[in-house]
Amino acid sequence: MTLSERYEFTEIEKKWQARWKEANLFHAVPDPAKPKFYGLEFFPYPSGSGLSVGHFKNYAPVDAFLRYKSMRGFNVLHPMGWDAFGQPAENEAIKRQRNPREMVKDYAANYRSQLDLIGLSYDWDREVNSSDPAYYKWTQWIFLQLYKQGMAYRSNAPVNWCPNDKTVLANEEVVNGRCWRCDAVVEKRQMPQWFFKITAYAERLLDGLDTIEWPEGIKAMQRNWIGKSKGAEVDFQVDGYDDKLRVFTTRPDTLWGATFMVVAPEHPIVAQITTDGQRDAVAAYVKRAEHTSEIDRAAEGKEKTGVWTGAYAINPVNGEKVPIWIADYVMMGYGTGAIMAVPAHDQRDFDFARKFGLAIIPVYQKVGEEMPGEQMTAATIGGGRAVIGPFIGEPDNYDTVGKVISHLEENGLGKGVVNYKLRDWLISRQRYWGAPIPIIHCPIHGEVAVPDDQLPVRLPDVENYQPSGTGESPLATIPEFVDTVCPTCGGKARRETDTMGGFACSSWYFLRFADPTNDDAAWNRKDLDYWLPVDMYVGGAEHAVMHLLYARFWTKALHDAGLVGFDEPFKQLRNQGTVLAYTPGLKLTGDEAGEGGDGDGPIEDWKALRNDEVAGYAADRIEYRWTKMSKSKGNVVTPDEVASTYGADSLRVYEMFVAPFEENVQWSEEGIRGSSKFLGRVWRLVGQYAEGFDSVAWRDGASAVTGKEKALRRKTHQTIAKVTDDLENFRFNTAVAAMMEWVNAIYEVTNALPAGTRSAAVDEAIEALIPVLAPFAPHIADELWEGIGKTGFLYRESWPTADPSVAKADEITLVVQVNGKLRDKITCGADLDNAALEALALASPKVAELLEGRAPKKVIVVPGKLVNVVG
RNA sequence: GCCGAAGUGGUGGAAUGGUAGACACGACGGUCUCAAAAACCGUUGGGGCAACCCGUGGGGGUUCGAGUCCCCCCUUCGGCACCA
Repeated sequence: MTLSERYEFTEIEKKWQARWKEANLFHAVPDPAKPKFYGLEFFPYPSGSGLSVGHFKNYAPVDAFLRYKSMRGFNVLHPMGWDAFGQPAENEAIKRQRNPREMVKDYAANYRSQLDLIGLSYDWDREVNSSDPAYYKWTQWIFLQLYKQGMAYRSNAPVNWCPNDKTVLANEEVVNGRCWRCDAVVEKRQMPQWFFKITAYAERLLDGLDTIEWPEGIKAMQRNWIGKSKGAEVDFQVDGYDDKLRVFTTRPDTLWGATFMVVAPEHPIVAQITTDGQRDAVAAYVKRAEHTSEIDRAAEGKEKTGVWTGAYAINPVNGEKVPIWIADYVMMGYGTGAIMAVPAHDQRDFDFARKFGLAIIPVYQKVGEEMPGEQMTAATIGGGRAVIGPFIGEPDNYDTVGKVISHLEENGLGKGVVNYKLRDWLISRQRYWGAPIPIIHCPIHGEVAVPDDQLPVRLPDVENYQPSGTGESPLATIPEFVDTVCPTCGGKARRETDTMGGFACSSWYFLRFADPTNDDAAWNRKDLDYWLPVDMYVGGAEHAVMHLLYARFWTKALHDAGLVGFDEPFKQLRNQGTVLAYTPGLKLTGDEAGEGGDGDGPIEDWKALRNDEVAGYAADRIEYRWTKMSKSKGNVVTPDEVASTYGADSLRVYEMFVAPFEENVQWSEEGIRGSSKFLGRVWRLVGQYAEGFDSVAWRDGASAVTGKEKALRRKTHQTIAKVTDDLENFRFNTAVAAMMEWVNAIYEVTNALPAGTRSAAVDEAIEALIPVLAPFAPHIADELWEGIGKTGFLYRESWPTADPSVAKADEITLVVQVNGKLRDKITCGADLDNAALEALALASPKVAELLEGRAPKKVIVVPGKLVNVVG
C-alpha cells in the first residue's frame, strides 16, 4: 500500500476516530483471564467555558499511558464522568437564568465532544453525572450506610452569614471579611449541620499512607493535615467557680512555667467567667474575632491581640493563680480550645506575654546561660535542663515529657492523650444544587433515615431556588419537598433541607464506574472486585488533602461495612501541572484592592483583564502575568483551534513534550511546530518504505548488518527500552525526545542509502517506531500501520520488546578528570576493567601535563564511565 | 503564618552524586526556487585569538567530584477545612 505524500491529519484523525467508535474499541469488559488496569483522571466539573489546552496537559499523557498499558496486555478501564453538583454550577445557572440540570447536560456534552476531538480512549458507556438522580440515589444510600454506622451526626457549627443578602456564603465568597457581592461585613451564625466522623479514622488514614504509591509530598501534606501529636490533657480549676478549664498540651513538662491561660474567643466558658469589669472589652473582642479568618488568626508573626477575662485559674502543679485571657490565636477547633501559656518556651506565648506584661518563668535553662524571664529576648525551644519543679536537672527531651505525664497521671492532675489537628468533615450546604441529605425529622422519633426503597430523595425541579433568607437551604421554601411523613410512625414530619457538599459525590464516583448503570445497587461486588482499586489516579495537587482524604475515608468506612473488599481506593497517584496563559491585567493600588485607605497607595494587587478591556486603561497600569486559563479572564486557548491548525496528534505530542508532567507550563504555540514537524518526518520516512514492506525479510537480514546500520539497530533497541521506562514513570517529555532522536538516527541511515534501497535496520526501526509512537499519536500511528500492510488497531497490538544484546554499546567515551575537572575524553572498548581504564587515563598526555611529573595521590574509577585523577 | 512543590542558555526543558545544557523552539548562515512556503544542511550558554576561565535563584557546608546531598535565605506556584 502507498501513503499519500502529504500528511493529511484532518482526514486521518476523522477516519480513525470513526473506526475506533465503530469497533467500540475502548469499551471495557471484565475478563478474568487478563490482568486489569484501572486508570482515572479526577472527574471534572463541566464548566461553560469548555476545555482548554490546559486540561489536555493532563488528559493527553494519561491517555498515552493507558493506551500503552493496553498494548502491554492489560485490560484497561478508562472512564469519564461529570462532577456536576456544587456551587459553580449553581451560580452559573442563576447568572444565565438556566435550569442547572439542563445546563450541566449541555456543558457535559460539549466536554465530551472536545475530549473525543483529540482521540482520548474513554469508555463512554460508563459516563456518569453526579447530579443525575440515578447517581445521587447512591450518594444518599452511602450517606445512610455511614449514618447507620454512627459516622454521620448533626451538630451546631458556624456559617458565614451575609446580613444584607440574607444568605450563607462559602469561604470563597468572603473577601477580606466582606461579602463578594454586596461588600457587607460577614458575620458568623451558628446552625445545626451534618458532619462525618472522619476523626474516628485518623489513625488508619495515617497508617494507610504507608501502603500506597503516592508522591511523598502529598503524603506529607496528609500527615500534617491529620496532625497527630502526643501530649497531655490537664485540668485547671477556675478560681472561685466549680468549673475546670481543660487544656491540651504537647509540653506538659513546661507546666511549671505556665503563667497564664488563653481560651479561644468562642469558648463557652468565656461568658460564664468574665468579670463585670471586663465584660464590654471581652464582648467587643469576641465580635471582632468573628470577622477574622482562621488563616489570619493563626499567623505567627502578626501582632498579638487579646483581652483578660478578669478571671483566674489555679495551676495544678504548683497552686499558683494565673490569669485567664482570650485571644484569637487559640482556635476552638483544635485541642480543647484552651491552652496553658508558657511564654518562656513558646514564641507565640512569649510575644503575648511581652505585649501584655505577663510573667515569664523559664522551666529549662542552658547551663551557664541562666537568666530570669524578664531578660529573655525570645522563647527557648529545646536544650537545657529543668530548673524548677520536681524534675530539676532533667534534660529538655521526650523522656522528660513521658516522666511528667506519668507524674500527672499518678497524682490525678491529668492524663496522656493523642490529639489530632484533623476535624470532622462538615458536609451540610445550605444550597439548592446538591444531593439532598436523606433524613426526615419527626417530632416524635427525631432523626429518621429515609428507607432505601424511598431513595432517591429527588431534588425538586423548581423555577426559583434563590436563598431562603433565613440561612436555611432554598429547599426549605418548597413545602412539597419539606412536608413529608415519618417512615417510623407515619405522622407529619419535615425533610432535612440541607444538601451535601460536592465532596460527597466525588468520594465514591470511582466505585460507580465499575458498574455505572446498576439501578438496584450502587455496584455489584463481582465487577467491583475485578476493577477496583484504581491503579493510577491522576489530578491536580490542589486535591492533596481534602478530596483525597475524604475519598480514602469513605472507602475505609465502606470497607468496614463489608461493602468493598479493599480499604485504599487509589494505589498510585500522580499530579499534573497546570497550564498558564499570558494574561494582561490592571495594577491596583491598596485602596482599589479593597484594603481601605485614603489615597494613592502603592501597587498591591492585580486584576486580570480581557484583551478587549486593555485599551480602556493607561499603558503603565497594564501588566502581563502568567495565570490559569479561565473564561472570565478571556485567556482560554481551546484545543479545537489548535487541533484544526496542527492536528490532534501534534497537540497531543506537544502537550507531552513541552514540560515534565508535574510541572506548570506557560502556554505558547511557538514550540508546537516542533511536534508537528516531527510527525511530518515520521510520515515521510514511513512513506518511503511503505510499499512492499516485508516484516519477514528484514528479520532474516537484521543480524548481518554492520556499521551505521548496526548502530541504528542499537538505537532502536535502546529507544524501545527508554520509552518503555519513561512511560512507566510518567516521563512523557523525555520519551518524546527519545523518539525524536531515534527518527533523526533513522534519517541519518536513509539519507546515506541509495534511493530505493531497503535496509533491514531501517525496516526494523519502522516496524518498532509505529507501535511505540501509537500511545502518543494514535491516529497517525494506526494510519501508518495500515500503510505498511498491517491490519487491526495498535491499541490491541502488543508493545515492542527491546533486545538487550542488540542495545548494548560496544564502545564508550571514557571521561578523564584531574581534580574533578574534565580534562580529556578517550574512546575505548565497553568491557575494559578498572585497571585498564586507569592505565588509559594516566597515559593521557593532558593528565601527564597537569601532574607535572608528580605521582597521583589517588585515582577514582567509575566503571565504564570515568576516571578522576587526584594530584 | 503553617504545610507542600519548584527555581538550569534568548525560550520550553535534559542530566542513577560523575562530560551541565540531550531533545525542541527561536535566531543566524546556507541548499533548493523566478520568488515564497515546505523540506534539507550547518552554527548557536557567557568571556577569550588561543591555552583556558566563568557559569544551574543567593550564601555557607559535605565530597576525589554537587544542578543533584545538608544548613540558612530569597522568589514563584498549590493548599489551609463552605470552590471542588
